[in-house]
Amino acid sequence: MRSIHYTRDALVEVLRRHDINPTHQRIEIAYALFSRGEHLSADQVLAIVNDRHSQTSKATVYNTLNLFLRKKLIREVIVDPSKVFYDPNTIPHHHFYNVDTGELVDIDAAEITISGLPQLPEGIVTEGVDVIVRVRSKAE
Amino acid sequence: MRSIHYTRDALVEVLRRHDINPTHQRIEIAYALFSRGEHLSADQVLAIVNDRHSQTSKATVYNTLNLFLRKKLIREVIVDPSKVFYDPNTIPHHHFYNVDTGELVDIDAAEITISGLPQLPEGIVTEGVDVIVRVRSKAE
DNA sequence: ACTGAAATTAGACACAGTCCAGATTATGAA
DNA sequence: TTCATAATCTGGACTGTGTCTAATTTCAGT
Repeated sequence: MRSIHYTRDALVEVLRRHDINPTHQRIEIAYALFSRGEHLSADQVLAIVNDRHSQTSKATVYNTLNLFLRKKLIREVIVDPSKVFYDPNTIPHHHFYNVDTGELVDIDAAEITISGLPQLPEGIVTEGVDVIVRVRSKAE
Repeated sequence: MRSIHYTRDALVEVLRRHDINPTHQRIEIAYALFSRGEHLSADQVLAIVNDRHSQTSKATVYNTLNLFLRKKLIREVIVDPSKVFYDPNTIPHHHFYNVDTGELVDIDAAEITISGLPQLPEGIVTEGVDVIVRVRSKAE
């Protein structure tokens, strides 16, 4: 998906640029997301972070993910009714979502074009456009 | 949104056509959705149905909504991380979602065109394409 | 080292949705 | 009508995600 090697030092810089005080826990959580470049649920982040090094509480994981969201360091992907996925890729893109396997794959936004969207009423601003292509492993 | 008057009798027919045994509770739940033509959460359906007539349990509302989904009588709209909305409109369409107000508005799929979607791998079939335009009430 | 602000924590809590075992209702044969 | 059977519905316990709170820890600046 992405093979950039994120050192923790590099992530400290990224956090600072996003106006986030780089604490131990925040660095570990960022590392979990960015070193893999995968879509992870809060649950998965918690498990990964507590596998190595320091213990991090559930509350901190949720607080931190929401902080990262607010600071636009990561995005949230809402495809599964039961949990949110967090996406370290903030380049505009969309998703394939395999309903059977839960697999979530990026689609570069540059590749696709959406035309004919209705005009927005006055005072309403677009925040973002999400395209989700729900797929399944053939058969039925 | 839609001003067709659904009688309960008409809904019985709709249920039958979708291979659903039309019980009291199922008719009331269908009526709640189709008479309003709005996106409702399970919670809202439960409240509406129990406002009038017979008592219907939470379990039945969830069972029934999932049955309707399986039988493709309704669709689910996943935009809010905390709850699913059920949509009686099964004509292909997309959504505006106001992040501030929670308001959900239809966009006719016929109006818009999406081009450039990547080829799917062998053995993978498209289930549906959801476009969600997230909007907010200006300012920031 | 001392102090206040920021961050983290455990655990209680809220709430959507599921599960289960028992009660109710519908169906249909005799 | 009566009985047997299957389908449906039910309350309530339960699960899992995410939030809240009050107390503790960490950290920056003096």
